[in-house]
Amino acid sequence: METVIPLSTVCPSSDERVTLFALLLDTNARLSRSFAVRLEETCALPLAWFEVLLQLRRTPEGSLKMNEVAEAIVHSTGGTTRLIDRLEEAGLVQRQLCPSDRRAIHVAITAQGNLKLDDALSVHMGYLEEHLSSRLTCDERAELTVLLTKLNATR
Amino acid sequence: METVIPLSTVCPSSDERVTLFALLLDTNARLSRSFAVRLEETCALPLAWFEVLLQLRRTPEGSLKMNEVAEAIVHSTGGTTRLIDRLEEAGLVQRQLCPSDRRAIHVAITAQGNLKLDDALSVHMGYLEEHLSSRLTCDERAELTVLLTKLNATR
DNA sequence: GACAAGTTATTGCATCTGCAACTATAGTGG
DNA sequence: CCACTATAGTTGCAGATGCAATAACTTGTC
Repeated sequence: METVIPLSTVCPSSDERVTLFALLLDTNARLSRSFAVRLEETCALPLAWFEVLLQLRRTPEGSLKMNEVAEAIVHSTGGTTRLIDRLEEAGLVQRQLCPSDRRAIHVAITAQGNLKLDDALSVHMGYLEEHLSSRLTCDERAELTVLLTKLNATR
Repeated sequence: METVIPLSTVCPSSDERVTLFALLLDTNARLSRSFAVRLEETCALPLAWFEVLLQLRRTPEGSLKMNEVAEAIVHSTGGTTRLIDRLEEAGLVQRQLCPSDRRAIHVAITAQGNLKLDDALSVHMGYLEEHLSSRLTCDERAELTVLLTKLNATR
């Protein structure tokens, strides 16, 4: 229980939490942008495509329903429809009918998509070597993972 | 010096660093989206506008050049031009000629912009109370700030 | 079984953003 | 003073995304 007026009341724009939130936005923006540029240059793969392929590989079945993709990559369902359109057009994923629910669509990664993802992942590893491993120790990365996981908790 | 093949060679998609990078993207996407929704509902203020106003308040002079704004919020200069167009149209900022360099434009926050930002900051503090303070202790937030700062280092 | 309500994906439309080309101005070396 | 190069900002254009409306299907209730 605080009995004094916190600094934030005096100057919210320099409040410790406001600064942290801004730092999170900024760090994400810079890292994701610089990685997106590299991925585009080396693999001709948009970051959003990479995210989709990565999420698909992370599921045991290698496929997700449209709304699960949207949830996983934090897009609207409408946006996800067009995104998957483009990935399918490029032959990296495939829409499959769901036998148990005719409204649902399964999005499955194709062989070509797997190859592309392998490519992208090797680029990603190199990028992370440069931008993660060189800046944070292994322990620090573990600590950051714990903190972001807590922060990311849905409740 | 490692003498064994690291796990990442076997399965990059579950490499500790790949997971951390994905976690950073995900955490940022969820937090910024949910805050953007609240800001839009309560203040009718797009998140990008809030970012601009906050950056302007953080400078001693209350103004930045166009390219400094672009750098601060991680936008292209072209995108920043339109963004400032909209903010100026709404009366929240003002373009000012720079006496020493006739190419440059100073973007200054207006009185109305300051009021709007005060509004938004009070909403922001409430949001952070719910989503930051409830999930991370003060020490954890300080630790996260340190880690993100290291990660964000330009080099 | 039939209707109401909920769920899933898609589409029209509007908006936002980046890239590359362009204009205007500043700095530099002769 | 004159090129030449670099920098600041804007604009045309194309692409990506969200929202709301819609169509197709499922589930629950009577």
